[in-house]
Amino acid sequence: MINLFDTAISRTAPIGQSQEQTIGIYVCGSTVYGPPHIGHGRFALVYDILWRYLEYLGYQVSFVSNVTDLDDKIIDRAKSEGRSWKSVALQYEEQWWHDMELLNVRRPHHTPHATDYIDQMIELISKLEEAGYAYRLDDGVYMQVDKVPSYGLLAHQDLATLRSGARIAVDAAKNSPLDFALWKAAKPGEPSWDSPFGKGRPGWHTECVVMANSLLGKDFLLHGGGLDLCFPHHENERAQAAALGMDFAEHWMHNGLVEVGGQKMSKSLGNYTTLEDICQRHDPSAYRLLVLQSSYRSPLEVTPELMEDGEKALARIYSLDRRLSDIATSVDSVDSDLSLDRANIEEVKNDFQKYMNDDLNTPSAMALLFVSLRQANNLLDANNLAEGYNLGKFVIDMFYMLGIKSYVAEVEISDELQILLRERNEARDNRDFVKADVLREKIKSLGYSIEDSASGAKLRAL
RNA sequence: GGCGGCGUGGCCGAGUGGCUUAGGCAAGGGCCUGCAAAGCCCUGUACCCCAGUUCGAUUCUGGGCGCCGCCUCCA
Repeated sequence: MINLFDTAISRTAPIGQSQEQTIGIYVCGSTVYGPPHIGHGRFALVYDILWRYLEYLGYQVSFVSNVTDLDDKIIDRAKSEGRSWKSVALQYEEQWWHDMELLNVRRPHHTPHATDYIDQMIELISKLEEAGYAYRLDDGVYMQVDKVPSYGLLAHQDLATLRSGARIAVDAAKNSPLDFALWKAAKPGEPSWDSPFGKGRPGWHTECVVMANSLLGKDFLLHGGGLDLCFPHHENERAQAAALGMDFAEHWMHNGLVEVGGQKMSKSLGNYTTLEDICQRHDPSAYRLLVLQSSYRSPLEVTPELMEDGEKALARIYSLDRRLSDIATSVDSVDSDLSLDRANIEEVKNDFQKYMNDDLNTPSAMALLFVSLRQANNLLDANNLAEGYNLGKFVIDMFYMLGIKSYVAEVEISDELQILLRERNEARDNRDFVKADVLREKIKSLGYSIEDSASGAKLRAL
């Protein structure tokens, strides 16, 4: 059983008390209007990690994350680039999945598109109107939030306080500045659908309610998203569900934001780095490790220096992995031993789960894994193969379980490399180290480093 | 202005009323090696400021200072 911080009650609460129950998770996904940046990458990683861990614990998970393919920003971009909003959405959705693959973020079980749920959204808005929670203005249908008794649950503020702070930008006709658009009346040149409220398109807050309910049922376990969605987006989702008597999400989870120089990374501030960019410059797993080494609820700075730190730490993981593979393939005689001696792993395993279950304390879990990694190397150094192998295997398994990509170097040894390597070995046998070093440099210039060991020289891709 | 959060060693970042230490990266020393690489061992530098509670606070309480998020599209 895992404890997670619940934004609705401002403290941690257990989830998944019954193994029988499928854990339904809905995470507000991407609005596909531009290239995703590392802030988007963080939420994707956080929930990917949660999902992987829940499965590791043996839970049945149904993971849903939407694609908002209809939105003001998509339409704006399409206008300014003189093309259709659909082509904009399509292009950036493609980019989104491409970048997710780079990050080793698994595709959710369901990735509903807003445009596929227009009818159901219309239905929901009609119900809200019938129940007296919505009212019409010239430019659309609005949700009257003060009719929802629990409104403000996620904001943790009085309606009155909120109202005083809200900027009333455009619509003085609204009953309250907090009221939000359920349906936006059609404007010339914009996509629109027929509805009982006239031609138009649904507001942003409605899609998640409809898609979550269609795919996960009227109540589900966990709703997640970036901290900046907590209010008003999630509050407004809740309001619609609550108005119609649905339980909706039992638990609300929000991840901290990526910051740049202490400021939130966002498209509007222009201080963003795209995911593609960072994945090209660095091992994408380094970003995942960075996310794992910090608390998911805290702000996170992502600098090139930190990415490099992460890459160096990854090198130790990969190195142990290679070491274990060599043992597994070369030492047949201890094969039977390798499966023994698992008892001492249990304690590490328990500690690992203890940290992970404590509101996903991944930094402590990482610390434990790195300590164990060192111990495993130590044991192997002492030629304690079975114990070292088992501990090391556990460490590697956990890193990979959390989505750090497997990396067992499969060096494609070309004929040229083969010859160079053989010549160097001969030179070393002849104690002609000058020649050996020249050859090592040559091999290095081809992109491979050499690690000499008792079992011979090994090549490693740089 | 309202609400929420944060301030830890060179950098990032956990955690705890005292017990020997988080961890990653960097730095210094060592082992191994022909030299390297990889790995391992050892080392240092902390808990924003002030008051209070306490035998004892980095950890609890109050105040101050600084920073951030939300209240408006936003992962």
